[in-house]
Formats: sequence, structure tokens, C-alpha cells
Amino acid sequence: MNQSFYITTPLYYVNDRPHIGSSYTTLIADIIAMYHRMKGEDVFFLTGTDEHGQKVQQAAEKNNLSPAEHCDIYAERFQELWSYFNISNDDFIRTTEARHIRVVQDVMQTLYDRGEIYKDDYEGWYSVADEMFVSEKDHAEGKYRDVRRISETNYYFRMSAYRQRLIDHIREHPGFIRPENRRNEILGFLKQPLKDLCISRPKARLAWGIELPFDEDYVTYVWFDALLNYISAPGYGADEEKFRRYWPAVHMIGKDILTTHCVYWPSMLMAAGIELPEAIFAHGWWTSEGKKMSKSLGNFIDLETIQSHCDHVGKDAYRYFMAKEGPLFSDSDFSKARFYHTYNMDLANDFGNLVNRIFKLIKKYYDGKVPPPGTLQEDEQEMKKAAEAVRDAVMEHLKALDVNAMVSEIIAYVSSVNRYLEQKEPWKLAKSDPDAAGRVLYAGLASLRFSAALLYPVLPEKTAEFFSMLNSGEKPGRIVRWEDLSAGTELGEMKALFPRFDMKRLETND
RNA sequence: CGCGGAGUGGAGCAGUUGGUAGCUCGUUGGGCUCAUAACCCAAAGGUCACAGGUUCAAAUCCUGUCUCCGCUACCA
Repeated sequence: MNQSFYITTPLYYVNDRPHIGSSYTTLIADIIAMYHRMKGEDVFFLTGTDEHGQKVQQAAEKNNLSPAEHCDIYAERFQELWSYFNISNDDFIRTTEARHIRVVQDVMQTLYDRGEIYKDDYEGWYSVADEMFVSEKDHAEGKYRDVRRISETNYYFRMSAYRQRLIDHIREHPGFIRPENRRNEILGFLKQPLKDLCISRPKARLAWGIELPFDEDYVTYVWFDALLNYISAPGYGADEEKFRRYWPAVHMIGKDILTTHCVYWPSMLMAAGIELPEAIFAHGWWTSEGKKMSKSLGNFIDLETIQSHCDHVGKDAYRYFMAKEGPLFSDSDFSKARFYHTYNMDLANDFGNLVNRIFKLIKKYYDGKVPPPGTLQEDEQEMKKAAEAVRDAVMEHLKALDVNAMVSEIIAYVSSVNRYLEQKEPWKLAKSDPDAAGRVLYAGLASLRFSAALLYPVLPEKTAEFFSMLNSGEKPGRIVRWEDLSAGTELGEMKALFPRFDMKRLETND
């Protein structure tokens, strides 16, 4: 049986409107999933929505909807978004689904039976206005209004007991938390004693949640509920074969939810006796035009803005930018100028223009048919070897989940084909030495075909168009051999894959 | 306050067994004209935050200073 690969996005909370940040995690997870499928692996790629909790309940009330109705609207919105971006997720889980609730209650009961959960009173500051508990420090700083001392009885998970085991695991598995700076953050965090985690909410205060199996007066704390999706979706407790096949997962997350994923989640799994995730990768944030995105500044890059960019240069251009320039290891800036500039440089000038010139040369001098390679000479052998080296490098970077490096590697190769052409000048050779010109054009086209095949997860639509132009009967989705470009095939109709974007348009309208 | 990270030519970044600083973009000059005002070549531009120290030799190791940033959890 093929090797399996399981990758997840966080479950998106059905409260905020989707924006660039929501799309980024999903897009890079999608790209990684697609590369693994290209390798022939059996991939399970999961995303979904997190639908419980106080904020959902409040938002629903505000709109005069039941929480369930509210969730339906948002879940659909996310599904439409992923469909718009051609996201290849294999499953979409909603935490309000029965299959999920069953697992949450099952795990909850197991932990309770094992004595991992206990009941206790908590006394602390509570802001009535904001309906939430306030830390000692925040209260001292006067951040919240209407604060009073209250006490509440809740259930607690003995998370503190797992501190040392967690530290050991992180130390013994360097790739468990990535990138390394995040790993250090968590190790730093764990230097202090770990507290137990409050995992319930009294229904009197919050009804919208999964009822505790051992106390009907309480619902499960939303994070405890949500994290379990990673095992409920692949069939934990329901389809053991499927679960064993896919678990453990690689979790792609944003840096904001590092602690929940790297501390709460592994502790929960250890307590339940379940294997820990293979890796947790926390990427950085996008800034917008050089500034931190914030609700108050109102500079969130929302879906409408993204779609208008996609209308100009295609969805693949957006995927490409996310993949190549995205904040994998630190924060990164999304500006219109940078976005369109990158599009022009890499896709229009390098890739698109190169396709165009080679196709035109073949049309002009070879009647539109792929010329025979003849006997490849040293330079062509070099192109072939370089292509294979790029493929290997891309697969290495894939292991590190370094999408930035993967894309850079391929586009640098495409760029080298431009240099190769310039050096060989097939437009001159065509007149003096047609065989040599044919060989060069074959090598150029073979290199482009190889690159296009490798770029498929990043540019699914455009590489499909490329193969259709190539008219070889192939579809992207697998890694090809450089030398398998068959001579004699008549090229299909030509069109500009990536029309240049006129930067002047940025000044005039949008 | 504590812990951690960062400060490299105009911009964004590489650069951990220490040995005369690289990449992409931008800028300037040239070439080519098969191509989407594209492509190719070349040049200019950095005392590698600052001050000390170790060493034959430091962006790279040590010490101190300045600046920026992240984390410090039950409201995900």
C-alpha cells in the first residue's frame, strides 16, 4: 500500500469573515498536499470549521439566528471560498457534526474515567461587560470594565502532569514544532510550571457547546472540543483502520495558535494514550502595505480584495504569491505593488514569456511540431541534469515544508532556460544549422514541460493550460521525465499564459 | 521584569565545522530583436547596528551597549 500523508489546517472559527490569513494556511497546506499526491502518496487533507463557543452564540443572537443557523451560513461561506481556490481537501469537518461530537464525548469520558479530569472551584476576576474571565495582571492594568470577583465550579484537565513528558518529546523530536524559533518559544513557555486546563463551561453561562458526558450541566471548552477534530475526522473510534492509516498528522497553523497546538493538544493526546502529531508548523502573519493588519486600522485584506486581484491576473497568481513570498518563517508584507511586481517578474516575464518565445520559434521554423532532439550534447545534458536536481531539491524542501524554497528553486530553473536560449540563439541557428536549432528548442521545451509539471501544485490552472497548449495528451499531476517530451507532436493553440500586468493600473484605479 | 529572536549594499533576504561578503528586485550602461516595452551581459552600491575581546584570520566565537520584534497560556 502507498505511503500515507495526513495534513490539516486549523478549523476556522465561524465568526470572522475570511481574509488573507485564513486563505494562506489553507493554500500552503493544499500545495503541500498536492506535492505528496504527486509523489503517489495516499493523502488525507483536512480542513473545516470550529462552530462552538461563546462568540458564536453571541454573533447568532445578534443576528436573530439560532447558533446552528449561524454556523450553516459561515460553514458554507468557507466551503465556497475553498472551492473558489480549487482547494483539494479530502474532508471538511464541522465540530457540530455527530461524528465529531461522539469522539469528543468519548475522549472526555475516557479522561474522566482515568482521573485526568477533576472538578474544582475557580475564583477570579470576571468582566461582566465582556463576559469573560480576566487575569490578575489584566485586571491590575485596568483593561476591562465592570470587573467583579466571582467563583465558578468547573472541570479541569491535569495538563500540568504532562509538562516534563512534553519537554522530553520536543527535545527528542526536533521536527515536532517548526520552525525552530517557535519550538524555542514553546520550550521557553514550558520552563514555567504548567497549570491545569479548565475544560468546561457551565451551561448557565454558555449553552452552545458539546455537553460533558458525565455532567449535563456543562459543555466542553471550545478549544478542547475543536482540537479533537484532527482525530475525529480520520475516524478515531469509528473507523480504526482509516485512523491508523493516516494518523499522525502534520498540522499547519498560524503563530497565534501555537500554544494550543503545541501544549494543550499534545497533553490531551498523551492523557488519552494517542500518538502525538508528526509535526506542527506555525507560520507567521501577513502585514498589509507595510502595516500590521488590524480591525481598528481597517486594513484587513478581505476576500473581495483578493478576488479583485484574482480577476486581474488569475487565481494561480495569488497562489503563486502566497507560496513564494508568504510568511512561512517570519512575517511578510502583502502590498499591491509587490504582488503585481512578483507576478510580472516571475510569471509574465520569466515563465510566460519563455513559453511564448519557444512556441513561436517552433511554429515559425518547425511548422508547429516539436522538433526531434537528435543527439543531446553536453549543454542539453546539463539542462536535463539540472532539472532533475531541481526536482530532488524540491522534494527535500517539501520535507521541511518550505514552500518558499520549493517555488524559488523551480522559478530559478525556468530563468536558467532563458539564459540557455540566449546563449544558443536558436533563431539564428534555424537558418544555419536546423538540427542544432531543433535540439535547442527541444531542450528548452522539455525543460519548460518539466518545470510546469513541478509547478502544478502552485499553478494548477495555468499548468493545465500549458499542457493543453503542448498538446501532448498529458495532464499535470505527476512528476515527468525530462526526456519524455515526444517529438513530432503538433503544438496546440498558443495564448499568453500570464499576460503582463500594466503597473500603471495601480495608480489609476485599483 | 523574565525568556527568546533579530539588526548584512535603495528594498527583501542567504550566509553555524571563523579565512578577502552572496542572491532576488531596483538603479546605471551595453547587447539582442525569437519573445508579453521581453530576454541576455556588465557596472555602481555594504567599514555585515555600535564598542571592546579571543585568533595568523570574525558577519561568523566571547563581553557590554543601543534599536526592533516575539512569547508570558483557560476569553481561541
